[in-house]
Amino acid sequence: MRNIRNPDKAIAGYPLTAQRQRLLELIRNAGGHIDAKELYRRASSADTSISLATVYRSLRLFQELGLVDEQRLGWSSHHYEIRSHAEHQHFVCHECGRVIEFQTPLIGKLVRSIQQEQGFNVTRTEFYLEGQCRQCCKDKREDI
Amino acid sequence: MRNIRNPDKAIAGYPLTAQRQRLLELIRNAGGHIDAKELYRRASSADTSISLATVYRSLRLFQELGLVDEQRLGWSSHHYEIRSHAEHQHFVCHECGRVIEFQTPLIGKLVRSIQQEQGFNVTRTEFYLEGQCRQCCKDKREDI
DNA sequence: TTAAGTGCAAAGGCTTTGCAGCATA
DNA sequence: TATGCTGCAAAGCCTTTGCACTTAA
Repeated sequence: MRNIRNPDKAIAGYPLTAQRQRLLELIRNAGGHIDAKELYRRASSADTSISLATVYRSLRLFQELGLVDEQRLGWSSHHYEIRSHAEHQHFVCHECGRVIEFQTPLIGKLVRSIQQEQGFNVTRTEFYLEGQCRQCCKDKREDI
Repeated sequence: MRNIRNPDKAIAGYPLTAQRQRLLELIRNAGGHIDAKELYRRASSADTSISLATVYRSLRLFQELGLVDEQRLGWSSHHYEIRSHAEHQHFVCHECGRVIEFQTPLIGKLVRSIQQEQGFNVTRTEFYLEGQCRQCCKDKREDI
C-alpha cells in the first residue's frame, strides 16, 4: 500500500494516511505498551508492504503531536502508549513481564518539593518500578 | 598492554588486571557519571591498545560485583558510577548537560507505600528528573 | 507543479560475541 | 597444562537517513 491518504481526516494538520491510521489504532488496541518492532509485526499482518521506517517516523510524529508517549522502561527498545489525561506510573514485573500502570498522588508532591528544595526547573520526570507483581508474589507463596 | 595481572590485588576473587584497575580508577575519578565511550576514550589516552570490548566486559563485571551501578538516564548510552552507600537520585540538566545528584528521603517512603498499596515486591526503582538546574535557571533570569 | 509520505536499503550508534593469542596458576 | 583475560574484528540490535517513487493539494 502506497501513500493512500484519507482526505476527510487529518491529525493536527498532518494527513491521516492509511498507515498512520492503522498504526494509531494498533497502539490504542495494544492496551498498555507496545514497542516499534511489535507494532511493525502487527501492522505487517494487515499490510505486508508497510516498512519499519514508516513505523518509526509515525511514532515520532505521534509523539510530536502529543498523541503518544514514549516510555523507556529499562529495556533495550522504547515502548509507546497513547497519551492519557491521567498521570500514572509504571511497574514492570520480572516474572510475567507485564507492565502495570498505577497512580500515586505522592509523586507530584515529591517532584514539587524537590523543585523547591533544589532550585531545579523540572521538565520531565522518569519514575518506574521493577519487581514482582501482586499476582506473581501470590503464585510464589502458593508454590511453597 | 596485554593481560598483565597484579598478583597482590584482586576484586572478589577476580584478578585485578591492569586494565580493570585503570578502568575502576577512571570511573572513581569521573566523579559523577561516565559512559562506556568516554571511559574508553580516557583509558586509551594512557594505554592506546585497550579495547572497547574490555571496557564493556569490565563494566559488566563491576556491576555483577556490585562495585558500579548502571544508570539509564534517558540517553542513548548507559552511564556508570561507583556504587555509593547513600541512596541518591539524579537530575539531568538540559542546558549544561550536568548530572546532579541529590537526596530525598521521600522516595523511599513513596516506594514503600506503593509496595503496600499495590502488593508489589519492588526490586528496582528508577527515578530521575530532567530540566534546568539551579545555576542555569539563574543564568537565564540574569540574561533578561 | 510542489510539498510531503512511503518503501527499500543502507548506514549509524551502542553493545555483545567469536576467536586466537597470551598471562597466570 | 588449564583457565581466563585481552585485542581485534565481526555481528547484533534498535533506530535513523538517503533516495527514488507516488500521492494529494
